[in-house]
Amino acid sequence: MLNEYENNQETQLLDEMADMYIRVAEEENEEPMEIPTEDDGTVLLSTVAAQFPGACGLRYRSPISQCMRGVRLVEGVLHAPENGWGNLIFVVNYPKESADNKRKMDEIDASSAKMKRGDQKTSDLIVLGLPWKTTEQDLKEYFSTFGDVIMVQVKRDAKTGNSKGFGFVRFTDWETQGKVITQRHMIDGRWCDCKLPNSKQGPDEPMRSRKVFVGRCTEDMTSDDLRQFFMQYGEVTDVFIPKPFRAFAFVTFADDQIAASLCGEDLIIKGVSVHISNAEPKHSGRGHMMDRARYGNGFGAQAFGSSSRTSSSSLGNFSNFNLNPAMMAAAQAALQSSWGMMGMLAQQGQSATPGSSASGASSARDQTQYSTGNSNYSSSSAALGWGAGSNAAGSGSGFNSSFGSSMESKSTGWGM
DNA sequence: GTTGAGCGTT
Repeated sequence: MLNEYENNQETQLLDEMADMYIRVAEEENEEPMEIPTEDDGTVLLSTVAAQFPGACGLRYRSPISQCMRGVRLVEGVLHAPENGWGNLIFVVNYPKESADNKRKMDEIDASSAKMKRGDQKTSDLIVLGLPWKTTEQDLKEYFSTFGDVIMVQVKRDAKTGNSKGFGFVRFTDWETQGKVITQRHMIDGRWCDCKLPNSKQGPDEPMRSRKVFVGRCTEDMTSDDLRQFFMQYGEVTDVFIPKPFRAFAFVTFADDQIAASLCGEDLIIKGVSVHISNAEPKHSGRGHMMDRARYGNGFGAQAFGSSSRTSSSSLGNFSNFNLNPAMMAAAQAALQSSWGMMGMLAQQGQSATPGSSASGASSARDQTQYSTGNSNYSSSSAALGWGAGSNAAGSGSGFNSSFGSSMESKSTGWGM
């Protein structure tokens, strides 16, 4: 196979690739952003997606054939072309599938909604998971990297003055708020989530859930695995795996239609068939099995009434598009196949222990801040280092308008 | 083994 010469070449190549960046852009002739490679010269899809939310792959123009070529993607890892990444510009791929049509409609929807409504008002966002030590000044500094900050608060115990571990932030721009909501935040060494607070979620807002329930999970599915898998359908904004292991998980998408379209499906993840259904609202009554019958075909969307402006229009489109199960199944089967195969083949997940490190990437709190006092939990924070963490300090410059539009089609409805 | 934490002394 490889003679010694080639072998040397190869190792040399690897050496050169360590600590390298590749150039990635939304379009061929747009200004590229540098994305870090891994030590072995590969690039994680999650790293790309951290800068280009929703990305599902890369392509580039071959200098030889002048044709666009796809970058090899295996288990969430992008592999360099034959001659290395070089100075080529890599262009981001986004999920196509039937969402292609839907997305176009979405954009039309969104832009017309925008016309009508003009600039949307921002609202306070709750910041969950703050380290005890984080101050308002810290928050201000951190969030200012996204845009203009109107106010920050850290909620404290009135008597002791100790932080309660959460706070609030408000931005000037709706766009900024949108970006902040859709990603996780590393603040003073902990991952934090920003959401619309409960008080801001219209109680009468019909439930257009962007979250799906993933049943029959196995213990070796990390939240990173789930994120990588589900991002082929659309931007994933949250993955939750209850601890201890309970054989299910929740995946939240940026787009409720994506979530709805997956409900009822059996998908293959890491060679295991999981079942997707709609996530029930958190604190609701127990009889969900009965309700399920009402939801009928499993396409949750129809079950959710629509009494509000934006949702009614988008839902209308949704059903007009006639997403019959057969269509969906076909589309999904096509998309799924690659993963299904790969799931069977490569079981060498990058994650070690399912327990701690795995769910670190989910929104679950593995921290034991309080009772443990100062006992060091450095292992838990170390475990959080997954690719898409997108160390948000990187000044939100990478934000990309194609997604802004789909976000703006959302009403201020659902915090996740 | 199929339904998840935590929400604001204005």
